[in-house]
Amino acid sequence: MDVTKGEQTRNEIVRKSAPLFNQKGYEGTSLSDLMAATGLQKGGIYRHFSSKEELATEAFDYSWGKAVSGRLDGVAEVPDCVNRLKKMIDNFVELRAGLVPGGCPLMNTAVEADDGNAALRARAKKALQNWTARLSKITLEGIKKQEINHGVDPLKLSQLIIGSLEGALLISRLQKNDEPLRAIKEHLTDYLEQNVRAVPSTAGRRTTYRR
Amino acid sequence: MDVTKGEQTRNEIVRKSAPLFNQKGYEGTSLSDLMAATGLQKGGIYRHFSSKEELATEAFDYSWGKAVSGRLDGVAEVPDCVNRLKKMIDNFVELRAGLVPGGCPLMNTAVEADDGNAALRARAKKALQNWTARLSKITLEGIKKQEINHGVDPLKLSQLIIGSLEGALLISRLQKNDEPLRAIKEHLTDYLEQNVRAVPSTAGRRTTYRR
DNA sequence: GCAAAAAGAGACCAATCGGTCTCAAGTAAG
DNA sequence: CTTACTTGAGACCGATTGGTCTCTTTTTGC
Repeated sequence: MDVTKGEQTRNEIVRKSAPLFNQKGYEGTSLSDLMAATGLQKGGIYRHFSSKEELATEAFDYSWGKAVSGRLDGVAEVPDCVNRLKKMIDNFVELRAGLVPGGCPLMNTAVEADDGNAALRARAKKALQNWTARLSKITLEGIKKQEINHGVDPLKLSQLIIGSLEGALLISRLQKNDEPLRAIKEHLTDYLEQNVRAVPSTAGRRTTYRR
Repeated sequence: MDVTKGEQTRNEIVRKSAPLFNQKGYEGTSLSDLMAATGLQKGGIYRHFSSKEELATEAFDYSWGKAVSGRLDGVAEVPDCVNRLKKMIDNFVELRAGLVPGGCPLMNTAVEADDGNAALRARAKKALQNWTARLSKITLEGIKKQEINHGVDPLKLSQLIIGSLEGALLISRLQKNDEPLRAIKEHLTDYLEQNVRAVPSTAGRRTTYRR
């Protein structure tokens, strides 16, 4: 056999506990919750993880991986860099549900762990860096290919997009209403077209909105 | 005596426990934490509150009240409506620290309670509605006074501002770096000036960015 | 199919959880 | 000053917390 029974079980534990942690948080998820979700007893869980914290960090990585892959879906196929950014925004807004129950793992973990669990906080920070780097890379490529205005700061633009999306998601979730998410998509799309996309003509570059 | 000893103690309990709940969350704050923070024993606390939940909701209201009053600081004095919105944005970005330890109570409570405690969730929802209504009112006044483009949707604009600020705060807190907050302030300011403020000339209205 | 190793059940643990209740001390009104 | 009422201390409660350990069962390599 290729993958041993133990590894298999371990993966299943992560898979089944990830939604719990994402919905109820690290503190809010108890061992009994995990036992119920996995169908295992304590011994079965602790055989594979040395602590609840270890399981929680792996569960976060799992959830985040799912979120990222969902948001990247079909992105690589888009040739134009501005459109690629727009595709990622679109994915975030449209795939929001269905991915991991409980909303964005990054937001959930960042908020809970910000004044608490250091290991989880570090994980969230790394996830954000990863997410930022991905967007920055696209922007940088766009600048090189002259599809994106070279006055654009890739890091700033990435943070603007991520922050706006996360904030809109917060509001949408609290109000159980998608409108804020759709509105931010429109807002960001307009911004990308008007202030990020390189003007094809010979005209000068802009670093701010035009009048 | 005007205010009885009991009321006084009750207020002190709320005041001293509010930062705890905001930093560590509802689940993350234990009775022992509250006892340590207030200097009271269980009996002293439960004399004034029927449950931890009741205390937590009042603590949230207290924290939120402080946050709102900080963000409204000096706003009423600004005559121009666009500038008034800008002042609120500025307050959010600048007063961010110093107000309530642990970041924005609305975000913290919304994230933790979203899949959990219904009473807290309702409180957060109400807080958001209140916050949105305040911004919308300013925008509406601006439209009436012809300082703001009448194509602007007050609710959408409010949600755009709140979402963008909260998202930027999330990132800033996770990275321990104010730059995303400053960047969103600039972004929103530009947007307000370019697409929200009414053009003084006789030119037509815009509902999107200009080219 | 057998022996060795891996995996999981579940009893058990001390500590802590939120919450109750009694009673002593403190406050307030006459 | 005294009496009635309010306030708070803290012992106590059962339930649950995260975690350990032993022993049986299952999987694994030969």
